[in-house]
This record gives sequence, C-alpha cells and structure tokens, in this order.
Amino acid sequence: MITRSEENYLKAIFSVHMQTKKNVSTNDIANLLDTSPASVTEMIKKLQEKKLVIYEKYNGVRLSSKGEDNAIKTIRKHRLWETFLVNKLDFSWSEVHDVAEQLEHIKSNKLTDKLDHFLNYPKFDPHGDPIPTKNGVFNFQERISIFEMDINEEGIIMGVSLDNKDFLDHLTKLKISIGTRVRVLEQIKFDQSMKITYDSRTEHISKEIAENILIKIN
Amino acid sequence: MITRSEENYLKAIFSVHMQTKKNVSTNDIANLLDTSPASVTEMIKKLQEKKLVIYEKYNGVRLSSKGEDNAIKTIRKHRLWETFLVNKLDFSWSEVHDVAEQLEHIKSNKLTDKLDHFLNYPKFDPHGDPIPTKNGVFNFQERISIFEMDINEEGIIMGVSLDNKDFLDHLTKLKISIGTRVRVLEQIKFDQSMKITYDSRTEHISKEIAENILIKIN
DNA sequence: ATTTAATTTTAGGTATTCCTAAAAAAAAAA
DNA sequence: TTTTTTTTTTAGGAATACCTAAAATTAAAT
Repeated sequence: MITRSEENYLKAIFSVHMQTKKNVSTNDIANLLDTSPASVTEMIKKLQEKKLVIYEKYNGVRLSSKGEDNAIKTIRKHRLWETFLVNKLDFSWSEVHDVAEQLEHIKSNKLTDKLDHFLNYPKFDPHGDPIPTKNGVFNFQERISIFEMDINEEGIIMGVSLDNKDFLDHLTKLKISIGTRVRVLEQIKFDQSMKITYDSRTEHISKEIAENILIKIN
Repeated sequence: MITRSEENYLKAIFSVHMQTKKNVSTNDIANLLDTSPASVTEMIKKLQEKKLVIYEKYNGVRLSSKGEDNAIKTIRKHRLWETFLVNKLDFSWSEVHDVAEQLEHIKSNKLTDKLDHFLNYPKFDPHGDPIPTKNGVFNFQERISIFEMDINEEGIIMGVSLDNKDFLDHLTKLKISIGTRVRVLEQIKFDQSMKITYDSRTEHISKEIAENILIKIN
C-alpha cells in the first residue's frame, strides 16, 4: 500500500524531474512539499525500500518505473477530478486545486476509469495540461509562453503554467481562457510588459503574466 | 481540524446511538470500527477534549451537538457520493460502499453543495437511506422489513438495512430494487422463509433476506 | 588548495493512531 | 452477598510522518 504522503512525494519527484531532467534534489522536494529536508531524506529512504525510487546518498533521487507509474496515476486522477469539478460541477478553474489535491488520493481504479468515461475521455484538464490515459500515455502538445512570441505573431491559448488563484482570477477578469486566439502587438522595452489583442480587445499584460500563458506552436 | 479517524468515530457513535438511543459503549464502537477497546477509550478522551462528545468513565459516550453536526455532515457526504456513483457513473449499488467511505472525508463545503445541486437534491441514496440536507435535516420515512409483513400485505420496497455485497448482488439477481411493489404470499413455519410475489414473479426468500428488505409503511 | 557556504544526512524528539497485556470497575451469576 | 464474568481503562509499545539542531558531505569562492 502506498500512503497519501508517499504519493505526494512521488508526484513531487515526477514534477521536478519533468522540468530539470536531472536527479531530483532533497531541497527541491522539501520546497515543493513545504517540509524540512530532513523529512525528505527520511521519506526517500522509505520509498527506496519499497522500490519506488532509485537513490544514492548526496546524489538526488529519481523514480523507478513502479514509482513513475504511481505518479502518473495520481496526476491522471488529479486532472480528471479538476475536469469534473469545472465541467460538471461548475467550479471556476481557480478554485479546483485544493479539492483535487484531496480527490487525487482516492483509491479505486474502477472509479478513475468510470470518471474518465463520464467526462468523455478528456485529453486536457481545465488548465490545458494533458491528462494521461489509463495506460499512462500523455498527450503532449508543444507550447510556448506569450512572452516568447514575436511581435505580430498569432497563437491560440492552450494553457497556463501557474496554478495560482490570483493569477487565474485575473485571467478570468480579462476574459482570457483556453482557446482564445491572441496576437502580440508590442513589447515595452522598459518593463518587458506586452500589448496583446484578442476577441477585439486590446490589453496590456505584465511580463509575469505573459510568461505563464501558453500558446500552441505548430 | 477534525481528522479522518475522528470522523469515523463520530459516525460510528451516531450510528449506534441511532439504533439503541442509549449512551454508546466502548465495545460497540470497537466492534463497528474493528479496533481494540483500548484504542476507543483513548480516542474518546481526545474527542472529549475537542468537545465533540460527552463522556463519563465506564458510562459510555454520546455526541455533543458539535459532534453530531459533524457526523451528519459525513453521512450526507457519504450518501451523496453513493448517489453520484450509482446515478452518474453507473456503479451497481453493491460496489459503492468502499469508495464512498473514502470520498466522505473530502473537506469542501462547496464541493458537497455543488454535488448536491448536480444530483438534483436527492432525498434518498441508492440503498433507500435518507440524505440529510445542508442544514442537517433528515427525510425520515417509516419502514418495516418484509419479515414483519402479514400474509397478503402489500408494500413498496424503500430500502435495505444491510450494506453487504453478496446480499445486494443477490437482490440484483432477483431483480428486486427500490420501488418494487411486493406482496407476501406465505410464511413457512419451519425456517421462517417467505414466499413473495412482485412484477409477476414468485420467489422464495430466506428469513435473513426478508429481514433486510424494507418497505414503506403509510 | 583552502576556506566558506550550501546541501544533505543523522540523531533525537513530538503527535497521531493503532496494538497487547494487565489492572480496575461494573454487571451478571451463584 | 460473594464470586465470576464482562467491560472498560491504564500502561507501555510500535509505525508513520513530521520537526530542530548538529554533523557530514559536496559545491562555490577566494
């Protein structure tokens, strides 16, 4: 049996590895999970005994295939539940995170698969992140941030890279959502903020916002 | 914060009190939760400190109003999730118990209320048990078991008093479900089994089964 | 190449929730 | 009313998942 806590560690290791492609450090995990490095070392040892991670002292940790399977399953559950909350229960995309953090630990393969079916096998969650299939296959979509776009370049918003309530609420206020077609008009040299146009609106967005909105690249 | 374990104790105390209407004994709780009496005593003391129960040594325990509120909330969540699993995800009524035991501990009032709305404010769960409203009001319905019915008496099945997979699967095989109109034809003196008729079928059911099928009494 | 700084691990504790075995209290039987 | 049985509580432990402080190791800077 994999505990809720162990699942959170596996998910954290997966997520850091995804970005860095390197062995994951004790500190990175501690920061992500908001615990002490000492607790992380202790837990990693336990995960190693359970053959969920590959670990060498002072050299970071990576997931075993068993550990990765579990991490992907947790991510699948998290994203399916987020989709359920937004599409069926009418939550806003800024509200779902905490609840999905709880729901992702419910243990029942039948439930997960029936939920997937009920939602009509969605490929992406409300934030535009891919939902792994039952077999652990991700539907990756190459994306870049608006910040990386050239002047006059056009793109369709595919997701966000930050799951923060204030940020998402702000996008909602700007009526920016997944599927919106956007064009870059200007980049202000001074603060690197950007002028963009979409749906016959023209808006000014800060560098921080531009960096966290992702568009499809084809 | 009330922990998952504490919630299970509160639910157990509520459920035993419901039937006995007396202070609940340590042993009863231990049996229901499948733990040792020693663990129960320990937990009860903690619940008392949190003002969730009223307790006097060697004299059993009962819920405070705060404890009862929480127990009812947990029951509400359990039954709403069971309804969701059966009505929306197409689970059978014999499969939902274990999953609902997990889902009932998800903490989010918003989720509970939105789920309630999504399900169209159901008054009864798939086993015929009443679902408390947001304000903790139960929609009780007086019921007796088929075993208590007289010969030739007729009734409509409103629920079951046993949440056991084999039992529920058997009822499904007999095509007995909530809403079925049933009439008692005969009671066999020897083993107290009963001959019943419903939907133009005639079936023989054992005493144990008759005792656990509930009909409406008007 | 040392020294300094940062990271990681070990050591020793705490809180939660469970356990068994023994003691105490209450209930039932003789 | 004693004695016996049952129930309940106390005492002492184990596992999980945290913590802080100190020691060990690695990485960075002088």
